[in-house]
Amino acid sequence: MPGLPEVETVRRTILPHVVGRRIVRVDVRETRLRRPIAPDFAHRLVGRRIHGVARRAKYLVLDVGDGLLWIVHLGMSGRFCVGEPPGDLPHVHVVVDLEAGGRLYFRDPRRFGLMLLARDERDLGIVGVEPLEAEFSPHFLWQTTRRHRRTSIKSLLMDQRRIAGLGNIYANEALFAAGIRPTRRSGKLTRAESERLVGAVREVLERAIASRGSSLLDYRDADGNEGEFQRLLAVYERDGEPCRRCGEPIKRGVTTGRSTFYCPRCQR
DNA sequence: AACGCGCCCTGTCCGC
DNA sequence: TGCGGACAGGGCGCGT
Repeated sequence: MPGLPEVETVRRTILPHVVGRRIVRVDVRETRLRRPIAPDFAHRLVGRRIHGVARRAKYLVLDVGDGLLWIVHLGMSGRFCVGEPPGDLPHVHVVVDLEAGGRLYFRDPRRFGLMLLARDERDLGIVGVEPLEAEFSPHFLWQTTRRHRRTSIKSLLMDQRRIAGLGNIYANEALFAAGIRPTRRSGKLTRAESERLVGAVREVLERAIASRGSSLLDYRDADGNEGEFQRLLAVYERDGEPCRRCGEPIKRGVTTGRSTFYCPRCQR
């Protein structure tokens, strides 16, 4: 469910509730996530203080001191919430009590999420560049398209080994904003288009973060609030509806197994 | 090597 | 109303 803007929104929402607080109890109710939660997870976390909350790609990285990192990934259906989970709420896999009555819980019906402790975020094996950092430059993108000429530009944008954090919604939206058809072979991108696309990715992500993410089915931030960006989506899940720019009906297709939306007139 | 596909899992929606 | 199938925002392992 959550893409980079949603994860960034969750990071900002939990921050004031957790920073500086000590973890007093960890209740692991279900270990079977994408990878099993380690048997010593709770034991290692209890008693530690949360010093900060960072984000790397779509991963939340909580600094719990002594170089130890508490890593949380929300997968497709994960939520990381502040407060008491309703007693009858299913799929609440982890509950963390903080000192002075604060509480966090992790809920993930599909169990594609991840919860682990690591010494180094490099243990996650994320090698792609952050799309909101300077390293994601027009030159970088153009060079990447020259190394992977045959794949579609949308697959390349979503390949976490190259660019880490861009998911299906925002790849579609950025390609619309840049006027590039998602199925275009990467090798056919011009330098000018690479530059436009980098700008479009940045702008789309920043606008989505400013709107606190997109709530399509059931995304909520850690305080339970919906995002607003779904109302501003130009193409995602708008197949058959008129393009906001030219009025042409938005088309839907499938690229490398994922739904792809584009305007046949604005995107070439 | 690099790419695309299928799978992990539950919930929802749609057509019959 | 019930049921089967398609699909969902992510990521990984495998086969080609």
